Amino acid sequence: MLSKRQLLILQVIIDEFIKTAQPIGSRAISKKEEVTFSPATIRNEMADLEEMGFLEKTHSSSGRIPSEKGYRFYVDHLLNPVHLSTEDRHVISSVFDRDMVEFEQVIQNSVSMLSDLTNYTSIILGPEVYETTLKQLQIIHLSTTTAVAILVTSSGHVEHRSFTIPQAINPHDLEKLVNILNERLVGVPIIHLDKRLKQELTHILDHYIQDINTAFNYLKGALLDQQPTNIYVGGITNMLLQPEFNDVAKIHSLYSVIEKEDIMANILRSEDRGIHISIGHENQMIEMSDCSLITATYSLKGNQYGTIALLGPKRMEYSRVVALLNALSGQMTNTFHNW
Amino acid sequence: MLSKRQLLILQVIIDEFIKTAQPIGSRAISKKEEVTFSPATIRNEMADLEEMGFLEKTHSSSGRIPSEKGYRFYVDHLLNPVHLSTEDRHVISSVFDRDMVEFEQVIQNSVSMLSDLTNYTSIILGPEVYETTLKQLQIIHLSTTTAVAILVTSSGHVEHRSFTIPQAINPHDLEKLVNILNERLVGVPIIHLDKRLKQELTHILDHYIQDINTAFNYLKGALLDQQPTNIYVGGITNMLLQPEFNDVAKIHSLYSVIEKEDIMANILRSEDRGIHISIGHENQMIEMSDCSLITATYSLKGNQYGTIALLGPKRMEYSRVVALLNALSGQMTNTFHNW
DNA sequence: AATTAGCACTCGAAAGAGGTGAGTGCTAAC
DNA sequence: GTTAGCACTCACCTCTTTCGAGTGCTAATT
Repeated sequence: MLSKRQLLILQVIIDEFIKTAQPIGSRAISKKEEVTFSPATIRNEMADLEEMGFLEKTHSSSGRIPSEKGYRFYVDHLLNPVHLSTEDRHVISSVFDRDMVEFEQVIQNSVSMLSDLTNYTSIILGPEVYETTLKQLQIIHLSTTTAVAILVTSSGHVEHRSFTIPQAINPHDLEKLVNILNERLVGVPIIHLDKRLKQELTHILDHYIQDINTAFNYLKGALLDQQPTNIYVGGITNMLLQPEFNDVAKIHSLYSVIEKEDIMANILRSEDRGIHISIGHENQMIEMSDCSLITATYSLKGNQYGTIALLGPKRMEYSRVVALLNALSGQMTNTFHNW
Repeated sequence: MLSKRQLLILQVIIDEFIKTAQPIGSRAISKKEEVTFSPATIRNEMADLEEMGFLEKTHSSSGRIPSEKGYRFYVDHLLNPVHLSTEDRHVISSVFDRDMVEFEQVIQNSVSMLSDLTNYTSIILGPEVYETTLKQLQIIHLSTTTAVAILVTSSGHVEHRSFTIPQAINPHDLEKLVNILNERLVGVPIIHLDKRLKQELTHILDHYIQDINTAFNYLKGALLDQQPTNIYVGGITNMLLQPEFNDVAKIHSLYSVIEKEDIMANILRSEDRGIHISIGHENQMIEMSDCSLITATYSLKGNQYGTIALLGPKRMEYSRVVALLNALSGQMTNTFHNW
């Protein structure tokens, strides 16, 4: 168990290191006004804290920096729930005061606001579509041989894809097919669409369509093949401002992960509801082991939810970020529920 | 006027520097088999070339590196039109052999192919929409108070936006309005849509709609307000691999420009048809003064055209890049014309 | 018994010194 | 006109030295 004094010292060290990114020495700590004891005492305590694994030295005679265990303890026990500064709150509400009517607009604005506010990289994962249903299926002919298929979901998401109509398919048949599908598939959850599409098609096979398989494959290809990348990233270059990343090799390996949307989406998706913090090697990707990732979830109507996250150095402003994410996720949830 | 020998030396230096990024000395040049004269002679010629501004030294006793004027001369006069290597040609055609039916698909594939092939950053600007016309306008109701407006262009582009239907507007009126607009506006070029929309609306004002202005503003907001970002970037992290950019400050200032889509779009848009090369300070943005930008245009049916570009260090593989861009722009043009 | 002053010690960072080698410019010989 | 020869330059490397901020330990103080 840590003594009260040890807690105080740990807190001061981490707070200070978050600000300066420099190892903290005993003298610097003793100058803090909330600290009443001498450097020598602090040195003893620091030695103990290091032995327990909460602190590290960069070299044998340097000041201390927090270890990952130290950060973990800090976020678990020392994070007094700081209230948002009025400026922060102001910025957030000014964004949400605007009349935003589109989902992507909210996300985009939130992403850039978050990264501007924090100087970290912000990542937002759109909601999972479990409960979204098909609203309308539509084919619009562009010419005799090309058309664009449009799929609208109950959440207002629009997916589209143009394709060439193969010779084997009679355009008229295609239209009939779409009509029938609309009749039967509207209201079906998107994730079941694939299965239902096949069902319905075999059902009505004989009646209308000559070459059902070709038509099906085309429709399917047009509508369901491409996994929509549901992820929004802002302030990637902010990482370049952090002193821990002024090494091109580090930046490169980090960027190569952030760039991979499917990987990032998976990471964010795997987090629980509420706030979650991954510090250094707690992250799934080794490339992110110099970073911390803080995630929060927002929700839409009908139990759908998405994730907002901030990626920064391990030395993040945890309390402020947590407060920001809380506020933002609240605002987003609010906005979406009012639609 | 440059002597034949000077031309040869200049060429060798630039070719070599492009490969190695190291200053080239007289001894190294004399070892090239096409060079028959001694280091001393070469030193004299190099001194002349430097005096004329084609070469530079990094310090008083270093080898020479090309100046921007040197590069300019090189691309203007020394670029023997190298044919594409069979591998390069193979990669390009393998991408275009796939059946690509959607515009964005072609662009996306091209962008990533270009950056993979060259290790530079590739940027593609979608075509200007001068001659694209409205194919269909559509409103799909999601609930009693929300709807998504969809606009399909003759080129297969789909623009969409969800919005809340304000109380002031009778949903039925909205539908009528859309029907009428469809009747009258299909075939109108997108860039005139704004004007024509207003015209038509005032025209039919009395007959159908009660609160025309609100409806108009909503429709306009839904469809025309947001400028679609028409720009695709690939391989940004490739810049990190170039030795001239292993300085975080440089990377940061460069990335901050590339990130601004509107700026990049403007730069690309301003280039002429055909191949164009901007070297170092010839670039519009000072942040890009360590870079060269090579642009080429591709065309769609009906005089629309777009731009493909590669951004790399000044020390780019000009001849290969020009050949690549030529081939790619040809392939793209071809593909689009066949649709 | 806990705290603190004092002091020797450690180590990185910065600054300086010397050596090396790849390069140059110039001059004189070919 | 070309080239060999040579003195010179300068970045880069390595090796020292110095400096200071920090430590750990011991002994004195409270």
